[in-house]
Amino acid sequence: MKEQIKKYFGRYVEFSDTEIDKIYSELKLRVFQKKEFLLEENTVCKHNYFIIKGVVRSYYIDERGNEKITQFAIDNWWITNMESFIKETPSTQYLQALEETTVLYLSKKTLEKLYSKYPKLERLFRIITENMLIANLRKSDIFLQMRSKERYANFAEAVPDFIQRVPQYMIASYLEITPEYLSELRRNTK
Amino acid sequence: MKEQIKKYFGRYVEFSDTEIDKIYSELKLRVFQKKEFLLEENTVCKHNYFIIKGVVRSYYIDERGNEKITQFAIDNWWITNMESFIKETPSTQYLQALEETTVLYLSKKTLEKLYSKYPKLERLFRIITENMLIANLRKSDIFLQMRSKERYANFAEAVPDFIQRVPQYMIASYLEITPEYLSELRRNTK
DNA sequence: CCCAAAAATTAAGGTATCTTAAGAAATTTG
DNA sequence: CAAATTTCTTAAGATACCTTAATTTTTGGG
Repeated sequence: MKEQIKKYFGRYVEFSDTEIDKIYSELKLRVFQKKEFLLEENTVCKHNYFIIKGVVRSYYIDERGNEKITQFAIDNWWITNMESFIKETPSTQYLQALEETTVLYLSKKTLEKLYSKYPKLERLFRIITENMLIANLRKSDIFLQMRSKERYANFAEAVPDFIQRVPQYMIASYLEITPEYLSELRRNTK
Repeated sequence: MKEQIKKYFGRYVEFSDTEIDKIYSELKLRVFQKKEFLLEENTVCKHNYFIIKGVVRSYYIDERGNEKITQFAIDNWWITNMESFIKETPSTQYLQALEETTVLYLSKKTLEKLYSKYPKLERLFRIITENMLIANLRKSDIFLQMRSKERYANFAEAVPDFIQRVPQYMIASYLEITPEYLSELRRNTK
């Protein structure tokens, strides 16, 4: 597990073994069962989670009672509710494991302590945040430019694993398509 | 102008006067005339711009030749094309001044040099990037949750200045509404 | 202050996508 | 392995929003 973290960190910033050891020792481990919540609505998101293995979804309940999925995350992704975690405000979203999911996690306090101790870690997170922002801007682009059919085709091609691991109605939710209409689109494509 | 920067930086991280002076001395100044481009499509975005005074829009041309505005920025905002600036890839978007606009700007190289010299600056940008990400996530939420009419109402309330300073068809573009339909919505509201 | 260009409006017809409701298929669980 | 639950599909009717095209209004440069 330490190896996985080391490899991941090393993709962006070089750390010495000692630094990795020190940082690693501050990470806590937890396993969430399928359907278990990492975060519930109306509570402050206390942690930033690094997924060692598993699938997590982020979603909220809209005014008509429907679940709207805003994000999926798998192995080697960080997941949290950014706004809640950063601003320490109650989250409007849930984080839920869709499979048995192993995570390493950090509290805000720990993270800030580590930032001050290891400027390299702050650099790592500056870079990770930039990448998240870029990914998010791209996602917006896709939603603004593409029709439902193309969004699905694009998603199916970009992350084929998800099509296997996640129920179709959840993918529909993420892609902002009703499950009925997605079903129709798939029928017309075949 | 240095005062404006100092005040802005100080909102997030405390810098000494000497630090501000040093950093400030690395910033370059430029005035863009109305309609002038800070960045054109297919070129690498070399700079990150801090707007001292003015309005800038970010947009791209879609496959049917229409301008699609993705962002507005005014006084005390940073603007760049994130993906192009960070990854040094050709931009798909334009940055254009909508009024005479005064900016202070930095190249990627200068910024990285300063990051290494002043970890506090890296912290500042880590925080700014987090805020940008949060703002972006919120924007996505708005677009996914709201109908055209509500998006306009929301925008008009959130940034009333823009309604005055920016032509309606540009606001329509930003809000992903055709100018014709926005016009209809406004008529039915009054 | 006039005229050209830019911006905003109006209206008619069209379409992508949603809603509702029901049934079929697949998966999970006792 | 049967029952219960979850997921997926089908189809008809509804609607938010778009497209096109023409007209009106506003703006800004000479």
